[in-house]
Amino acid sequence: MQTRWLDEDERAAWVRLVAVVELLPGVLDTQLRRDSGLTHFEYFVLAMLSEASERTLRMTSLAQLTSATLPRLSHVVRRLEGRGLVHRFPCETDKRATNARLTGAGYDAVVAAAPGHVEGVRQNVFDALTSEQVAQLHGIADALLQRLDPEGRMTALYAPEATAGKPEI
Amino acid sequence: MQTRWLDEDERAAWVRLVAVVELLPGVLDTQLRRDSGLTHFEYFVLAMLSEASERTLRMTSLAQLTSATLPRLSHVVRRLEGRGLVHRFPCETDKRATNARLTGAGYDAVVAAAPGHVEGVRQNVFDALTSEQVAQLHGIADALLQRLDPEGRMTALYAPEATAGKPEI
DNA sequence: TGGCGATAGTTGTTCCGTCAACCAATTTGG
DNA sequence: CCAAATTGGTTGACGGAACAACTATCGCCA
Repeated sequence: MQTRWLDEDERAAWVRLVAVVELLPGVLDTQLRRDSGLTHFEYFVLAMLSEASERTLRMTSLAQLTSATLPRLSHVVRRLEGRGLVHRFPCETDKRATNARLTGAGYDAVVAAAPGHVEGVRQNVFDALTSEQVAQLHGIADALLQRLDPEGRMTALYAPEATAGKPEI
Repeated sequence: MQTRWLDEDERAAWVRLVAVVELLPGVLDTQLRRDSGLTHFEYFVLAMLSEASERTLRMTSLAQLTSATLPRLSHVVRRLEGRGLVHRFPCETDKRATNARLTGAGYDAVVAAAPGHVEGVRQNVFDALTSEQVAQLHGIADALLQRLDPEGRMTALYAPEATAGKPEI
């Protein structure tokens, strides 16, 4: 099959997107690790739990929300449980399933980490963008996620309702 | 200090950007590993070398172009050298420095991997975007990189000139 | 010219993610 | 109603990445 190479505009956009995707996780991770002793993924897991009802989610749901594989999530939650931030217990109605619940210490950790993290996100992302660009970014990311995550699992919690007054992502 | 929380529009854009940043590297890696036995980072390293003059770069320059730390690059290049894709040799003029040169087999590997990779990029990214969104993405990524990579090291090779007819990124 | 700080790379340790294999519970189809 | 397939989750082995410590060379300046 004949390769459809990227044209000049696409190539320029692509090089910059790769750079962002390569650099952004490191920036987020560095700030959170330094200030809170959490990786960005660990923080994201705790934040998802903090916003769930009963601060509890099944492992499978949590994996979908964080776009993690089940083995990865299992390892991470085991470590978080060892640090007393999460508690695991079997589901009553389906004995195959495991529920993960945020502990009090886990909730405190999210609440303590959130302001610094949001400040980092603001400095590195939103302070650099106009409000028009924020809207464009929303549209572009939505379009990409239709390919990368067709079922929209990662953003399921955010589709319908606003989430004011909760710890930020 | 009072935390400047994200407003609703920022939060919506942010959740989606995190999802993209989390999912995109995995998609690229999976395709390249399956079809070419290379990680995306390894492919990127080889591609940078293939576009350099003499297909040769100093380790430090290569690290900047790929936004890698020197230790990470050193490990990767050692493995690539073990597979015969790259050759390392000391710099004549500065005996501290090491040059990395793409071998013939390395060049063949990049050329063989490029079409499948570009096809994956097209399917997962550009086929989902309008040409207007591609231009917006360019602008947004540029704005973010001013914070994430102030010196513009990662995109240094692409700033001035077009690069037609070379293996794609 | 000789000594000190800066620069260029490598090596080793430790941690995290992926993959494959595995077990347990549940659903489905004959 | 029982066997087979599917789902839910954990574990262990392996490979890659970050970080720190180390060696070697260079440039500067007294």
